Amino acid sequence: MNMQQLLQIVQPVLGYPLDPKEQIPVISQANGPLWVVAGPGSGKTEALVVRTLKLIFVDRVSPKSIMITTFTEKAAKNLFDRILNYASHIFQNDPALQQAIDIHSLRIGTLHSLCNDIMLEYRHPGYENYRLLDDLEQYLFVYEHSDLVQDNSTNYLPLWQRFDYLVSHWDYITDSAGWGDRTRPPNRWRRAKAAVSIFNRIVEDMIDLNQMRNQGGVWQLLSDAYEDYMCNLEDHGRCDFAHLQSKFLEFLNSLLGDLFLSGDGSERHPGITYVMVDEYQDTNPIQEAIYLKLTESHHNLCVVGDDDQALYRFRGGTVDCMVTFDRACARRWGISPNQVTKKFLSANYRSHPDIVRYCDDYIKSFPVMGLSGARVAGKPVLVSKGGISGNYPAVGYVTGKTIEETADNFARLVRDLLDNIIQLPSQCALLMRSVRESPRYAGPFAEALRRVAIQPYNPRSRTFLKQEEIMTALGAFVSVIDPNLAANPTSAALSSIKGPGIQRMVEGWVREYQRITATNQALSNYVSQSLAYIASQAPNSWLGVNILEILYRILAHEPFSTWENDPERSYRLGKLTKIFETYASVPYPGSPGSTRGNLRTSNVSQGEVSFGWRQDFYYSLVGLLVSEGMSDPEEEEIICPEDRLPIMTVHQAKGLQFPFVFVYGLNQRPSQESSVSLEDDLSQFRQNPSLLAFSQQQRTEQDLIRFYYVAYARAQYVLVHLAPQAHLKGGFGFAGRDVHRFQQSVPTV
DNA sequence: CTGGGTGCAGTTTTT
DNA sequence: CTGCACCCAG
Repeated sequence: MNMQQLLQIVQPVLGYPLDPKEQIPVISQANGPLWVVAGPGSGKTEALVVRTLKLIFVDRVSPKSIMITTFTEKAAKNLFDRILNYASHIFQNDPALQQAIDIHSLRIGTLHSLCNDIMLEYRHPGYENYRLLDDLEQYLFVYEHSDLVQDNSTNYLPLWQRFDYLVSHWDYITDSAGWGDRTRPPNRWRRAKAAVSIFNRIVEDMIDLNQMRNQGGVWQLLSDAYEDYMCNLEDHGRCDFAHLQSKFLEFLNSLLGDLFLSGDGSERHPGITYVMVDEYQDTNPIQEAIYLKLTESHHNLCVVGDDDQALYRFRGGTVDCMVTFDRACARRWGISPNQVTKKFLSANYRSHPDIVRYCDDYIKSFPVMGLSGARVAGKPVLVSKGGISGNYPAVGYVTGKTIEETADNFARLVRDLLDNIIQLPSQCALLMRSVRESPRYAGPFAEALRRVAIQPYNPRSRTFLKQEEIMTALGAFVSVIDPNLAANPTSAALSSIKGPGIQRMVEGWVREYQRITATNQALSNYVSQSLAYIASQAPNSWLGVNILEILYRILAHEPFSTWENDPERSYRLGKLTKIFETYASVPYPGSPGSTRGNLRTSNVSQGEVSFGWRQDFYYSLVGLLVSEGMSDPEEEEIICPEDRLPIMTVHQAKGLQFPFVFVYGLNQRPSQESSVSLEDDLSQFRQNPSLLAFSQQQRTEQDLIRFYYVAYARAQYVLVHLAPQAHLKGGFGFAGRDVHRFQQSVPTV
């Protein structure tokens, strides 16, 4: 098959021709480093898909020799589905190919999943019999095993003073008063959370530990604490997401890794000959090192991304990798930066020309984005090439005296749209910083929509822990492990719970449980029996029950058996079970073989579950649930039911598009992010220092500007700012640009 | 329309 | 503790 024949099959499925100046060159250039700088809605993923097809069907590269990574599981699945869809058309056209080519052997996924799969496939000795920790498990593991968390003394005080920015925000929210000048360490779960951020960052930014230790003081304390954590992981056979990547890099540098990379001519080990990376703007330094190592011998590395849409610094992503890709290749491979082919995808097929222009003007209007290194050099203006046109105001705002009034005007505008122009609420989207339904965030907007009979869809509103079935299950559980609480919920303070937030939460669960059991004796009987059983056991002995079993038994009673018939409730209870499973899997320090799932009786108060176990449960697990909130589980396939109006965070909306986009929260000022500070603090110890040198304030501003840019670029037909009077004055999202003011009804589209 | 005073509520995201 | 949203005086 040649390129012409491939395009003849692909283009009818795609529905529009691939751009001969922009997309085709990206598809056809196979060899050497390729740096694709793509604007929003420019068909970058499509270019990557067709490039893959071209390598497989035209160049006849073995699919097993091609690696394609993206940022999320969802995006990876989407990418593979598209490839499969095209492949099926190609196979229909030439059935013989189906026998010859195993498309499923493509190495496609998130970098993390590929690291895991490949090391298992090759039985890398450094990655055998490890349990991979997800974020909750990592947090719980650190909580139990890190000296930084376990040591309550003032030993680590200087370190906590140094990293105050990682914990102080939470102090103010969950304590009635903060520690002020920090004369005591923060509480345990805050220490655990901060420790996780620091440990992950040390690995992902490839910090030189010796260099850090030699700095002395808090840096030495930190190096020791990190090494202690790493040893604990090894001792217990655990691996976190960050170390998954460092282990993979080790693997690549081993003999086995060489077999994987170079192959041996067999079908089983064809070697890796092409690597493609989507969403490269969110890559971190260790991932950059992995990609450059993977392609060290042939340089066939193609990265695709939009430096203006970097959103994941909190996760270690640094846009520097995208902006300085040519120099990074040069530094690592010893080539010249201009041997890296740079291609721009600047056509926008998504939005009305006015929206395209608005986005372009927006990002360029900030001096901080014009500084050298803020964006990829030479980035051209976005050019609108979509089919959407028409002479109507495509960008504007809705205002009101207060948030409530603004929300009302917004709801009326949507009502009017539905009555006259659009068919479904899901053709709109409301994007905001936080989707919690509180008075400052999504609350007024959700209510205003309901008043005009439009149902919002807001699965991430963090109401999981407030759901009847979850509260009842947890209420029953804590009643079993904490008899004081069962007898009198307000005695929470006496039951080893000190944090007021945790106290309130637990008290609410028990009350809900008691309300439900007023008419469901079977469940309360089970709880009484369990309490009696525990009371009959000798002090300081292991109970023969796992907390997961207790939860299962609770769920076997009414009203849960009835609730399980409701898919939404059943789904949520499944998530609760998963959380318990995770907690139960955390190894118990000091008692080999046992885990947090095993209960022990107290050696002090006869007939109770150990005080220490309870305290750890409340502080580590409940503390985290309370502080983070929990969201409902989401169906993977569903973006939004079509008869609802989605309320989303900008991160959620990334990669999606909607005909009508409403954005709230334009008054936001850049406020110092802890991830920016941490990045800066550790930068002096990096093995591959960043090639850029923006100040913390500059990076913070750039991040905020990019954040809004991503939101605005979601809109296809109309982009509407939701701005109460006070917001119109300034802020980074709007800055008084001259746009149309939408009243309660829209002009004809 | 501006600005100071008061009162209240309290991020987000992923492997 | 901050920072905002809102109110009211000027």
